[in-house]
Amino acid sequence: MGIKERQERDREAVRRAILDAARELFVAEGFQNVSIRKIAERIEYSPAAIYGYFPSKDDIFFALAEEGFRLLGDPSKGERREQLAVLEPLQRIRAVFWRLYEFSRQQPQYFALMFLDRSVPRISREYERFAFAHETRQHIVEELARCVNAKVFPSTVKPTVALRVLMAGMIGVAALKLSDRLAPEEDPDLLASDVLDTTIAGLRGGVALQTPERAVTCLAEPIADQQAS
Amino acid sequence: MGIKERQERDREAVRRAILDAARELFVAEGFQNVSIRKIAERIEYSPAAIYGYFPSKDDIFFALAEEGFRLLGDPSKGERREQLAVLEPLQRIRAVFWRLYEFSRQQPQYFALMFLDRSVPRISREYERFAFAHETRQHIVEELARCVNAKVFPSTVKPTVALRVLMAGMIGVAALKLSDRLAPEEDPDLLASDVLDTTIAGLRGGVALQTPERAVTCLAEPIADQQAS
DNA sequence: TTAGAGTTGTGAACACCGTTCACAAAACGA
DNA sequence: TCGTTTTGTGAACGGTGTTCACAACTCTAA
Repeated sequence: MGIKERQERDREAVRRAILDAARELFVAEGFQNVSIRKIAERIEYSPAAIYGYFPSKDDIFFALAEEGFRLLGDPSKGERREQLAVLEPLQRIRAVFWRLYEFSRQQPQYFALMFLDRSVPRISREYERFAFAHETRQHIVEELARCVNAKVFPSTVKPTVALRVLMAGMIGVAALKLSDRLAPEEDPDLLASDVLDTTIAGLRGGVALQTPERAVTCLAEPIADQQAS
Repeated sequence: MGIKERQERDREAVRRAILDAARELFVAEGFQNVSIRKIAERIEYSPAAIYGYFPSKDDIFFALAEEGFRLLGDPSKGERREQLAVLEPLQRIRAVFWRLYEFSRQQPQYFALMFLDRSVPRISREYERFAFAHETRQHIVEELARCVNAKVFPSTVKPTVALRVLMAGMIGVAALKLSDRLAPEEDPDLLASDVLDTTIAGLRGGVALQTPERAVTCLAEPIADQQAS
């Protein structure tokens, strides 16, 4: 009896239609400007019908965020892996984070949903549920560990912290660009490139990351003594 | 005839009452959750009355953003200037940007409104109108130029670009924190401190910033050769 | 003092929004 | 064919930003 199966297939099809419609509106207009009613109109259902498939609007965008992490994580996986494989460890790091920035330009709505937006509480509340993101994250951490092993980064650099430091830079540039806080003459690509190179150079320079006794106050003790020549 | 004056004073008083009510609700609940009707209720006016003082809700928050820049720019100006004056140039830079991060913790709603939020279009559209921000910005750029002159930063570091690079880092950390994208065990203070130190070390290391022929592609040429030892 | 002009506040409405719920209709199992 | 289950709907609820005709009050000038 394939009836149950067909029913389930139908259900899944409608679910996907909702997500497709949501995504199209979403990449074109952004989360804020997508309403349940617009999605419903696009798929020719009543607004109430959508609540038979998703418990709330947030959950639709939670699903889209998951899609976003997948999009960011495996862009034609195979060939990219090959491209990366031929590079030096340091250049691989650069390529990985440069891609993060490129993603913010090519898929700004996805990027904002995944890393910036605060209006979809479910995404922050259940952030650890993005299995795919964790996988990608782990992969990058290993890449960074490889840099430490190859003595490209000093041993004081903790891979997990380096990940965050690099992410902060790229997310910062993306935030400046996406919220239109850059002047017309400021090129976000150049800025991203500078942030990336500066941060990588800083990591190589051997700042000790998150040693417990670090002071973080405004008037902290002198820094970067290791570079004082 | 003080009548016109008194009228204008009255008008200004109502205007300020609106802003005060808006600010209180805003710092407590965030921009998204403040409605014209709530503001109106708080000042015991009808919702429509507010439109006699502000052309739209956006404009109210535009005014609050201006307030935010003032808040960030002159926090008990005098004593702070003195505190700063006794520090080395480099530590002054650190203090300035550390304060930017501290501001994001103490006034998260203001910070988001000023640097992250994309739902108040007027703020991005007329960003250059924030005279106060420009002033502060100019002040920091000069501070950075002083670092270059004192040879704390190499001469390849353009102050205006260094400003953006440092800002990107701090805004990135703030974005990660404010949008709850950090795991519970990740300390945002430590991260901010690391980003700051790493970026400063990177700047000192002498990455050339925005030389026109810089390649910014994913598979760019080797970087940081100047540090290869 | 009184008539007109100008300013200021209001109530009701418009067109949206996310969400809920009683109900109808269709599809299924017996 | 009858009862059950699934699926979709229309209408409504309480909310949003915003507009507008109208009332009420204040000031100016005769």
